Amino acid sequence: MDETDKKILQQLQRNSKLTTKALAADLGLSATAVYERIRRLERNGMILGYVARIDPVKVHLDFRVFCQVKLSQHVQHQIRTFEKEVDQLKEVVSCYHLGGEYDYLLEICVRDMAAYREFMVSKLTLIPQIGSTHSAFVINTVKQTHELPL
Amino acid sequence: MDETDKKILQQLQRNSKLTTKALAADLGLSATAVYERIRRLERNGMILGYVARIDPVKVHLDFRVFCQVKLSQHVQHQIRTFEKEVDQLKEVVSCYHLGGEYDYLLEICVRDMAAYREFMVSKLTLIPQIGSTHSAFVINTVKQTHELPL
DNA sequence: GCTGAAAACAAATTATG
DNA sequence: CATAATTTGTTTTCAGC
Repeated sequence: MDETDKKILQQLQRNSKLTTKALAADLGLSATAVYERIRRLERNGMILGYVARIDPVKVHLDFRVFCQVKLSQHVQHQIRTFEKEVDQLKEVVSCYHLGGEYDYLLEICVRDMAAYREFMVSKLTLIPQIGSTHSAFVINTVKQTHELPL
Repeated sequence: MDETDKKILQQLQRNSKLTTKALAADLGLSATAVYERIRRLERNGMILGYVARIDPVKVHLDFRVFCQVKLSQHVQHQIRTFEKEVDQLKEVVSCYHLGGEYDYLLEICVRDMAAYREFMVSKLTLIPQIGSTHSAFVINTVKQTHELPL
């Protein structure tokens, strides 16, 4: 991972449709060199894959909620079960085990408040390991990026 | 946006390297039909772009922190200034204005605790609008996806 | 909005220095 | 790591339904 690799990753995490030729011109290298570097970054597992970014507003999935969860008990199999359940809920776009008062922070993405209510009532709170929850609603998204600060 | 478009978006947000041919076979359409649908989804703004996903562990940027921020005052120009400042910090991968006790939730991505300390001391807390902060460290990432639950 | 075919282009491989 | 030639496959355009 030298500076050239870093520049390639920076560009590709912004726009993966860049051609090797365009990247090569930008970096002052040949297309083959850039091609080989990208393949190596893929084989290394540095590049996990390529995905399309979809506008949440345009597809009416722009109601976002952060839900903190406290477990009722903290024995290992309870933790595992909870995590497995959460992983299967497609509305949960991320779930972190945190230090602090609450155990987990869940980021939830739904259509609107009615959908969130439905999600809570008929999905999340059905998980028996949950002790208590606290929901915080997103009023405005100031910044949101997948780009790592390389 | 019919069911076919939805299926195309579902696939592309998982793997944007899928060829129109492969998608067409999956959907029982011709490659051209799929091609035209994708172009329309792009022109519509439903597809914002295509990006590479990078492994945070492999590039040593796997120390994640959620930092809640309370502003000292809430006049409009203070809010705008704060948001503009935060937007320029590359370590901040997301920033949400939330309802509840704290005003903002910042998701921060750095190398390690030392880097986080450095970020707080010489970047975040230099923003004068900040009243107080509370940091919660990620112990374990249970789930993390960019995929919207279409 | 779809199909099938043709043209244009980029990716991927190989050879050579 | 560069250049060049080649093959393979995909993207894009087009005529026609």
